[in-house]
Amino acid sequence: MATNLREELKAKKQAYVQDEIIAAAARLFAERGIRAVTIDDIASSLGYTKSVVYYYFKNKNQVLWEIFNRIHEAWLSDMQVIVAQDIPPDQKLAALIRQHALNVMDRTEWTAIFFRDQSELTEAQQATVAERKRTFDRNFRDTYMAGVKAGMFKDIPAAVIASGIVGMCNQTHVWFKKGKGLSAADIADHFTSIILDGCRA
Amino acid sequence: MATNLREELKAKKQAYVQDEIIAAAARLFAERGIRAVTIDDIASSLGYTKSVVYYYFKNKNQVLWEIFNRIHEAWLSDMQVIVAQDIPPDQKLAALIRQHALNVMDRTEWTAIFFRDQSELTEAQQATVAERKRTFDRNFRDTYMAGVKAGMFKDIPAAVIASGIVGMCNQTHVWFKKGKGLSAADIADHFTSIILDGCRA
DNA sequence: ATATTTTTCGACCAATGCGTCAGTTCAGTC
DNA sequence: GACTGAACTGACGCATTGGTCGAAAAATAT
Repeated sequence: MATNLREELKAKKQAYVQDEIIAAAARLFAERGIRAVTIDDIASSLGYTKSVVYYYFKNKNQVLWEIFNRIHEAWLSDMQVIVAQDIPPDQKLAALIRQHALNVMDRTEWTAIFFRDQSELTEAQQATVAERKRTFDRNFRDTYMAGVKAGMFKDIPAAVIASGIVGMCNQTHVWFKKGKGLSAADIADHFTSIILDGCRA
Repeated sequence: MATNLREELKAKKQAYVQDEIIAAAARLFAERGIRAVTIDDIASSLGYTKSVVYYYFKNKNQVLWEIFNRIHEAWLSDMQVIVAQDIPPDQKLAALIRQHALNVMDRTEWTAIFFRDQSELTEAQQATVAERKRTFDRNFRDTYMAGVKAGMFKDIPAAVIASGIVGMCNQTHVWFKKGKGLSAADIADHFTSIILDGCRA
């Protein structure tokens, strides 16, 4: 069908422009916070006018929400792969730390937005975020608790460990600069080693 | 002098109302971010009108800046006390971690504002913040490096350690709730023990 | 009681920025 | 070469909000 093909092409093109807009928005949001960024700012940083953004997105909130969805998708899917592996708890925890640290440092803007602009989401959206966050934390906690049971880790409340580790990784978004100082991989390795040695029974 | 006394009384009263306004503002800023809070919001949360806030502060920025100054003053002065002590590096590092974790958890709003609204400050103010931050980090780094020299700690880049530790503590502002779960003191102790064990050579 | 100083009020202005809409341009199609 | 639908424009309405200002009210002094 010719119409079908056209539809497809249209969708692809639209997806491309949407990606472009989201990337530009993320850059600006991360730097200044969503409230300080106008739709005009986003548009003109791409050489467009405001109306173009409104052609591709319903409103500002939808742009932000799309960013959140992409963050979660990336983080959680990476995590699932590791959780599904059949390896001992200490190796699993190490992999989780490393992966999360790398994820944050790979896209520091996302993390900045995640923490800074969460309160700009609707109630319903915030509830979804909270739910996903719980899933995320639970995987860390469960892995740690498995390690405690196996006698590998100190018997410390898993919630504290999980929050501490995740917090350490998340805050890298504030100070890590690509190409400056240590590489993301090195930092991730150091973090992993400190935490694991610190947790061993 | 009668006039002198009156001045003094006036100053005290004004300082009191200023504190009140700053506390209210901090609560709201932390929750929603400065841009999402109007001067009216701050005033009416205290039963005042907007003009009262403008009577005590020049503008919105001055309210924010005052909050930043109080954060810094509290954090840095606590830190100075510890740094000045003549104790071995591992004990000093432990004290630094514990103190900072406690400070953050004691006033989670402040930390939220510190990270969220820094970009709302003027260039000059941001430069001042950056300078204070450097001082803060340097104390962590120096303490760690002293520990490495003394053969107590692993020879890992001190910048990574410092950033990791501070990050871990700072992020508590996101999840720690007074009176819920573990106490701030317990969490601080756990953090200290994990990091110190993780760092020992 | 009156004068003076401090504090508070409420109306107002100007700027900003979200979101809308009627139209224009342009590529592909019949 | 007329038609169609997608992509884009520019101007506008409208609500919000930072900040100002003159006056009222409250407190204090004389």
